[in-house]
Amino acid sequence: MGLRERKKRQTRRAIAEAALRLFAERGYEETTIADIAGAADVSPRTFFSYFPSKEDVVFAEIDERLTEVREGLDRRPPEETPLQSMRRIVLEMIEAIANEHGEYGAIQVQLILDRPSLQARALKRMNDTEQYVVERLTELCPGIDEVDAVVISGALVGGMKAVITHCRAHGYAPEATREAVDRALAIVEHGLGSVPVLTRPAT
Amino acid sequence: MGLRERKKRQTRRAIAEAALRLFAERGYEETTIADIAGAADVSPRTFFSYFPSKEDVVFAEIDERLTEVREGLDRRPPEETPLQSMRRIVLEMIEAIANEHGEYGAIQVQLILDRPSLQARALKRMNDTEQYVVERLTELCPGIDEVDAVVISGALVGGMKAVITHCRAHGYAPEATREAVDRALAIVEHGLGSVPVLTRPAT
DNA sequence: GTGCAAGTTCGCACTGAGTGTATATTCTGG
DNA sequence: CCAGAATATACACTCAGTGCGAACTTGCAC
Repeated sequence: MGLRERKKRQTRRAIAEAALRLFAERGYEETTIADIAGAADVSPRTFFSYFPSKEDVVFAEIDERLTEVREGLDRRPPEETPLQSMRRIVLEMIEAIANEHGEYGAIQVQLILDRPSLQARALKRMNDTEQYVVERLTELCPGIDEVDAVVISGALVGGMKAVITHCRAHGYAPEATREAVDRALAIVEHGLGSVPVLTRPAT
Repeated sequence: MGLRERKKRQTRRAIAEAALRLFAERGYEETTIADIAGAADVSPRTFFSYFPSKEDVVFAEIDERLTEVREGLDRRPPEETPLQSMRRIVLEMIEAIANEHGEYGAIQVQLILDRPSLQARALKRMNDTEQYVVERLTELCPGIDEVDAVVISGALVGGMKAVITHCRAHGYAPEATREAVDRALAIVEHGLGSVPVLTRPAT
C-alpha cells in the first residue's frame, strides 16, 4: 500500500474523529463543517471529498458494520436454516456493538437517537438491509411467495431492531441479550398466536 | 369558521398543489422554494410558515392518513382482537390510498420512492407509527413483555409495508389486496414456522 | 364605522450545507 | 529528476432555512 492511500485513510480518520469529538462536546447542529475541517487540519472543501454530507460522517463506522452483516449472510454455512443464520448474525452484531462501547460508538448511537434527521437515515439503512435480505431470500428459496419474503424480512429486521433497542436500554449483559434475541426469534418463528394476550379481545 | 382560517387553508392548499405540480413537471431538486412560492403567489418566506421544510410539503397528506390510522387504532371496538383490528385498519388504509390515485397521491409516492432522503423520512414516519403501536399495545395488555411488544409491532408494521409495496407493484385490485393482507397477517400470526422453506437448510 | 389588538405576510439580511471549477501541491512510476 | 496523475485548496456560487421588524389584514369591542 502506497503512501498516497495511507494518507487518505489517515485523513479520513482524522476528519471522522474530529467530527465525532466536536459533536459530543458542543452538539451536532452547533458544529459546522468549517469547525470540523479546522479541527482536522484540512480545508472545508476537502471534507466533502471524504464524506458526501455532514450526516454521513456519523454513519461511517455503522456502514462498515452493516457490510459485515451482509457478508455474514453471504458466508452462511449451508446446513444452517435461515432462522439459525439470523440468530447467529444478530448475536455477532450485538457483541460487536457492545465491544465498540469504549470508543465513539456510544456517541454515534446517542446522536442518531436524538436527531430526527439522523434517525431517518438510520432507518433508511435498516430498510436497505431489509431489501438485501429479501433478495437473498428469494435467491435461496426459489419460488417463494413475494409477500412472504417481504414479511419475513421485515419481521427479522424488526426483531433485530427490537433487540438493539432493548439492549441499549438495559445494557449489553451477554445472557440478557441472548435471552432477548431468542425471545424475539421465537415470536418470529412461532407467530403472534403464541402470545396469548393477542388472540383474545383485550380492552 | 372565520375568514382568517379559511384563507389559511386555501393558502396551504395552493402551496402544496403548486409544489406537487412543479415537482412532477420538472423534478424535486430542480424546483426551488422560490419557484413554489412564485407559483402559489406568496413570498418565499411565507412558504416556511406553512411547511417547516421543502420535504414536508410532500408528506402533508400522508401525515393526515397516518393520523387516521392512529385514530382507527384508538377507536377500535373492544370485542376485536388486536390482529383483527390491524387487518381492518390496513385494508382501510390501502383503500384510501387507492382512491386517492386520481389526484397527486401517485406523484407523492413516486417522489418518495425515488429520492433517498424522502424515503428516509417516510421510514421515520413508519417507525413513529410503530412506536405508537407499542405504546397502545403495552396499554392494552398490561404486563406484556417489552421485547414481545416491540417485535409484534415491528412485524405488524412491516407487514403493512410489505402489502403497500406489493399493491403498488401489482395495482390496487381489491381481491388481490385482501389476499396479500391475509397472507401477511397469517405469517405474522402463525410464524415463519409455517413457511416450510425456512425451517430446513436451504442452499 | 372606528380603533385597537392579534394574526399574517413580507422584505431583508444572514448562516451554513453543498457544488463546480480552476489552480496549486503532492505523490507515483519511469 | 521529470511527466502525469491524484489530491488539496481557494474562490465563487446556489439554495434551504432562520430571525427580525415593518406593513398589512382580520376579528372584535365600542
